[in-house]
Order: sequence, then C-alpha cells, then structure tokens
Amino acid sequence: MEADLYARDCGSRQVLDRIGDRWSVLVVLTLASGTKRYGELAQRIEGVSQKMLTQTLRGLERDGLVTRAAHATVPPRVDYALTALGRSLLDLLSGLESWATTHLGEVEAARARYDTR
Amino acid sequence: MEADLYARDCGSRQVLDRIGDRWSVLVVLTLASGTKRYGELAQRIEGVSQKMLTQTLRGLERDGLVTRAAHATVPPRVDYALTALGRSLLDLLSGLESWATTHLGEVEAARARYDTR
DNA sequence: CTGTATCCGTAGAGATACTG
DNA sequence: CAGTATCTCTACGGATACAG
Repeated sequence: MEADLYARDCGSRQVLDRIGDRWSVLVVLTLASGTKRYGELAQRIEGVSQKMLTQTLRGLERDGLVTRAAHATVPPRVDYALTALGRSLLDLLSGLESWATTHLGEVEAARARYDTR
Repeated sequence: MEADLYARDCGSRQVLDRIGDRWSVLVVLTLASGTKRYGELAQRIEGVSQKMLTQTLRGLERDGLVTRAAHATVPPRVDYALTALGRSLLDLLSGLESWATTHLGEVEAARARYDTR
C-alpha cells in the first residue's frame, strides 16, 4: 500500500493533522528539553486550557509520540516525555519553530501590504 | 522585540497556525513542482472543497507565500505559484511529508496498541 | 496536583446556488 | 473556469465545577 498524502483517506493525512495541531507542536517542543510534569507544561505553554492540554497529551500518547508516567504519590505526579518516535520529529519541528521566528517579519509585512490595497 | 513561540500573543504563533493548517501544507507542497491553475490544485488535492481551497489560497497569498496571477481571457485562467518566501518553507514541509509517510506505520501501530488496552 | 464532566458560544467546514 | 454568497450544522475550544 502506498502512502499518498494527497489521497483523501490515507492515514498520512491524519499524521499531518496531528503535526498541524496547534498545541501538539508546542507540547513536543517543550518536551525537547526533557521530561516535564503536567503543571510545568501548563505553565510554559501560555494560553492553553486544561482541557486542551490534557486532550493534546492524550493524542500524542495515543500516537506513540509521548509517554505518560503517573506516580501514585500524594500529591499525585505525572511525568511526560518524548518517545524515540517523538524525538525523531523534533528536528523537523524545531526547524518549523525557527522558520516561524525568523520569517515572522516578512509575513507580517506581506499581510500589511495585502490588507492596505 | 523577541519572538517567543510560547507567548500567547506573539505573531510567531500565527505563523505556526498557517503552517499547521491542513490545506495550506498540501497546497504549498502541490505548488512545489511549479505554477498550477486553480483547477489543477482542486483536482490534485483530494477532498478539498471549493470554499476551503479559495480560502486557503487567499490566506497564503496574504502571508506572502503564494502569488496569484489572473489572466483576463475567456475562459478565465488563474495561476498560482510559490514566492521566494514560500519556497523557503518547502524543505521543511517536504520533510514533514516524508516523516508522515515513513512513520505512518509506527503511528498506526501505537494507536492500535493504545486503543486495545 | 492532575485530572474528568458538563455546558455553551462561536468559528469553521460542507453543500448548494449563482455570477463574471 | 474560477470564483462569490448564503445557509446550515457540528465540533472545537473556553469556562466552570467537581473528583481522586
């Protein structure tokens, strides 16, 4: 079976959807520097709601990109970390991150030009 | 001014949003092989509605990633192409494409594992 | 601390019909 | 051919409250 990104029902589209997910990228990038607790992620990623963070983490865990380790302590503690698969995605995502920051100015300029004509 | 991807109101988040957009990625990748007409894009990208394709193209044009050239012929003809900025994104996106297709199997396996426990 | 459950408003996506 | 306009619908995301 061939993986055709352009085909409607190809699973590679779903993979792209996860990458494209707004919070997934930020979560994976945050985990680049090592294991993080739930609260650390929530604090670092500004603007993410509890619901969305949990939902995103579940999705990443389901896709095998992130591991979840719950410790039965009081208070509870849950550690999230990247899997090997998750780390394999890291280079690409940090490339995206640096593209976004370095070309931000050009994009904003283009928008200003577009909006004023 | 610093570009912090994790800051709520930083423009780099909006840039990431565009990259993350489902159809934008597919459109840019389709334009990788050169100028395409509206209809060619619609045909190549399976499942995209007319509305979404137009909307995506407008967004990409606004952000300076794509040019739009309308010819006043009968029937009309509109050519879309990548700008230099758009091409600068291409390597990253094709990296994403190949990651998606090569790791599709692992992701699907992880999902199956997650869903059956 | 790390979640789950519920309600609710709005943006987004599809379908359809129409136009230069 | 390449759109625009309008309608409908749902499903995403935020807020809030509660629980283990």
